[in-house]
Amino acid sequence: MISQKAKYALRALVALAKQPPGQPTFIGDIAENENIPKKFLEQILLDLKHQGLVASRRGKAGGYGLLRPADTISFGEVLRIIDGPIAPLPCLSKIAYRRCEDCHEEASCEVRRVFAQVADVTRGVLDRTTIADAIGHRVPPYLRDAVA
Amino acid sequence: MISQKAKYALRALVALAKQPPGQPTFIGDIAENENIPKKFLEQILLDLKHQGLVASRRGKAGGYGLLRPADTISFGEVLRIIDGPIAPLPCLSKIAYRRCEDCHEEASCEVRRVFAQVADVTRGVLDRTTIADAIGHRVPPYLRDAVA
DNA sequence: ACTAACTCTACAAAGTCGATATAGTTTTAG
DNA sequence: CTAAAACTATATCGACTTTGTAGAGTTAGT
Repeated sequence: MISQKAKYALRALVALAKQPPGQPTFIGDIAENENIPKKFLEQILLDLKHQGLVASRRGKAGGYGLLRPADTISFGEVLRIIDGPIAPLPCLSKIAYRRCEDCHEEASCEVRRVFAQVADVTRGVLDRTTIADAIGHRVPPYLRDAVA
Repeated sequence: MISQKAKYALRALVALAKQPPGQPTFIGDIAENENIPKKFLEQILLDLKHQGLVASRRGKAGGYGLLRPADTISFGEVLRIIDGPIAPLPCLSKIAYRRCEDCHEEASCEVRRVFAQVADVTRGVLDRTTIADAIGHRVPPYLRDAVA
């Protein structure tokens, strides 16, 4: 399960991507339209800003907008910012590898071998699907038969 | 990330599957060999027993053994018993569906559409890979090119 | 009967999650 | 120039989950 926070972040990014670029969007508007607690969304957008995904303008006519094109922001990137590693085991994480303390030998760990496959296919979807893909109903080519 | 408990459960099942069938194995032996806290493992094996995956004999010469052949116990089944739903969103779970309270309309939810694909590929691995697959170094046919 | 093993239930320490609170800072309308 | 609207930042909180521990009971072999 992904966290509520990550779901909010993705919905907010989708909302921003649907907006005409140039003019910033109020946090309050996104919060209302998407049913997200405003103060909570403020934290989330701030995180995304610190990571360079969105930009903001302060003051009365302020607001948020995407800093990068929607087709360069993958679901995986957002999830890693908000929820941390995607890998199902610490010893399979690329961004935060940690040895499993209790496991004898990584190379021969049966459980690890199976979850390495899970990690592969999961990343295959999350790192190759962008906010733009999510909006356009287009299915990325590499997934076409999975859906059909 | 899967829980430590689920990892323990899978390692215990792998250990049981490696044992010659017929004679039960002590919890204490598994706990020691696999570096699992004994009392914690007792709870886990009890869960698995209640769900019909393993059987036990009490008394001095007691112990645990697989109740079903190792090639009929999938990783997905074990994960659902220990960690609950595999789906990345409550509205995508087969065993514990729950509507996302804050989402407008399920059918048009962009986030849901993407994670439905994640759920598909994840289940594809977890529900088709068994304890026996994990032990035998055999790669299941449907995954052969993913690994190569 | 003694002992080694499984069976239950309860509890606890620590961490996480989802959110709220509070106190700023910046910009612009008027 | 000042008040309001909007973003920034940090602290805190309650509920829940996770990862175990504890302890009392049950069963069965010798």
